[in-house]
Amino acid sequence: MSKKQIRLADLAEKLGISTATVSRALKDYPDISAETKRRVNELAKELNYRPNTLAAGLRKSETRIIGVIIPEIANHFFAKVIKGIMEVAYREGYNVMLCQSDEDYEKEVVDARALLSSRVDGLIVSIGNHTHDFSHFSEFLHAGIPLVFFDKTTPEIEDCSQVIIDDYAGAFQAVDHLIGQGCRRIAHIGGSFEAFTFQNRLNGYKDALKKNGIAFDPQLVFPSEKLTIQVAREHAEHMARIQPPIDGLFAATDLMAIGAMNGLKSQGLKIPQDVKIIGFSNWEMAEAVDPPLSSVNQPGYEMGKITTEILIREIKAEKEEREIVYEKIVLQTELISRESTRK
Amino acid sequence: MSKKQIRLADLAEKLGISTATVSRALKDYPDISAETKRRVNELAKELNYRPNTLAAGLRKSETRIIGVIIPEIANHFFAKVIKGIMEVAYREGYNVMLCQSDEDYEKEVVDARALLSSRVDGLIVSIGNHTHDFSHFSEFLHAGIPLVFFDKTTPEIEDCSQVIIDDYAGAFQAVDHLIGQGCRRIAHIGGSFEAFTFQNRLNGYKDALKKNGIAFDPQLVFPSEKLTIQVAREHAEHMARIQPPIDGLFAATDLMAIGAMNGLKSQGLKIPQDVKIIGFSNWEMAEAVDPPLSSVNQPGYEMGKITTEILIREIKAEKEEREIVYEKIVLQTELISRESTRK
DNA sequence: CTGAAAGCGCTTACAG
DNA sequence: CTGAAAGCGCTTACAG
Repeated sequence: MSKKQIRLADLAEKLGISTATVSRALKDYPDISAETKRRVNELAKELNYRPNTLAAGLRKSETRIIGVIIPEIANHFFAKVIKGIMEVAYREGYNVMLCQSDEDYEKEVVDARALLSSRVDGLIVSIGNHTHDFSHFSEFLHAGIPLVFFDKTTPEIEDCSQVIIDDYAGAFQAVDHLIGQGCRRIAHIGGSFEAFTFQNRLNGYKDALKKNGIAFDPQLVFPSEKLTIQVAREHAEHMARIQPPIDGLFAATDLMAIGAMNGLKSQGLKIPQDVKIIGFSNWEMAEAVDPPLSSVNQPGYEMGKITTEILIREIKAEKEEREIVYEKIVLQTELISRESTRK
Repeated sequence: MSKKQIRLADLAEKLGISTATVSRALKDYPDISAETKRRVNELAKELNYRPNTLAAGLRKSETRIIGVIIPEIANHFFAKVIKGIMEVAYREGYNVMLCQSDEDYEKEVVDARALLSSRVDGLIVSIGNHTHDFSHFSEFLHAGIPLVFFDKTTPEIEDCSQVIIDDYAGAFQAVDHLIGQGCRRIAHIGGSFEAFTFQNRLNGYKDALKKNGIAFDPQLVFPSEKLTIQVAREHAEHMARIQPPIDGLFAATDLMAIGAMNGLKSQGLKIPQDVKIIGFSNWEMAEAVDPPLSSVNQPGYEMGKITTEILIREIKAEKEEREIVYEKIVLQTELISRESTRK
């Protein structure tokens, strides 16, 4: 069993024709005779010829690889986004090179450089919470490689498209809903406020309070660096002791909402009778917990698809040297009301 | 702003030296003068030189890319495995090209070919449930590209390593535990029995019954093509009507266990008083549902790490033309007992 | 309808 | 300590 892979040259030699002709025959160029095409394709199939896309890529300066940098893969929202990305990429004939920045700025930089060195045709990024310098991303734009941000983005880079959700409106909706259900003392578990998404959710929370004439109380806000069930549970145990007692909770992720729900229940509080809870993301588990969790739907899968569609459109435009029109897509959230906020 | 990326030749020209010297200086070859190295590195940094790894890969016949094919990315177990894969890959300086087969045989074949064409240095695969022909994988071995299977594997390909868990033992443990807690009529929700993993879990279930002198009753087994909460809930609603009534349930995934828990609760059954439930995987949510779900821990993250470590070891061995010793690693599962199976 | 030749951007054996 | 040259496996403009 040979350890070498078949090359165009091997096919050419066996058929007694040039590599140029073999190359064209495989691509079904119109000016190659039907008979030649038949012979070439037959042999290619017989020998399991797999074209070396690196070589082709080097020659054509296109790799048909899309680079993706996300902070954390084992997160249901990002997993859904990646699923959307991969489906569109597959459909359009692109491969996906995936990097996880781990919310680590240095790693994000290293990943970005590796993808640049891999000469990806385009890049999709959700920026890490602690990233405040973006030159590792602007390098792509200088090199003419399209870049689309989703979810976590920055106003500092202008020459690129972005796909986000309306975090502010979603949070506003959520808190307005709680108030509509009778809550007056509403706590908020947020993520790192360094990140725009969590900053926006906090602002939506504040403005919904204000609109309803409820004073903002900073001691009801719990920022969390790590968004784990455990952290949320600890917050909740603290929350249960606040006086006057809280009667509502808006958590910036469903996972935190569920952790807090457990924590509050373990302190003897009843959901929704004593405290009504709403999360953010509406992932699969929200309806499976007890009581089912109200949430704000965040369409991750659609986000991944749209982001990739825009990116591929820009890759094509760049190749054909057409002007790229940058888009800013704001996906709407949707309030999903379940037991956990019932009156 | 130029749209072309800097090449080795650009650096060489500006410095008035050859590309060979620049190449060696950047790699810190010992026989290049310190002064030349300094000048090269300085200019490379100033111009943001990013070596084209395609070109280097073509020349060296190594891409430092690991290909990964998994059935479904938005699945917590696989997401954890990928996380493990990416961490080791990053540490060892490899990029990861990820493909999702979607439990679709045709797509799996297309993905495998694309990765072969990308000349990945190694491949990691979890085989789809409906795959019964494996020639798209053996092509890698013929080409001298190491391949490691994890979780879903096949005895039909011998020249490769695999990392699996002991599904049989895990299932046996789970059902034995239920019996120990007093259950005698134990239902089983399984996945597609085409897949070895689910077949093995079924066998563990059967043998645990047998060991404890309980007759196997086929009407208590619910195979499921789609492993969703909804499907599990429907099964549960059916289960609730079985006579004599069930008093235990072993579900082949936590998601199914949780769906079934909801279904049974909605039929007025109490968990664990009327029916004790145990799942499989022990993902984050298991301890967050009400009552907390007993489960069999399946170490996905470790699985991803070990798989990748083995693969990289084999890539190195292949490159150095050393003999590769194939390994079969069976990770042990662990029973996690929580409220849902309390006596 | 087909081929010879150049070139994509690197690396490395060979020579000096 | 450095350089000239070949070559990795393709594609494509040019020529016939």
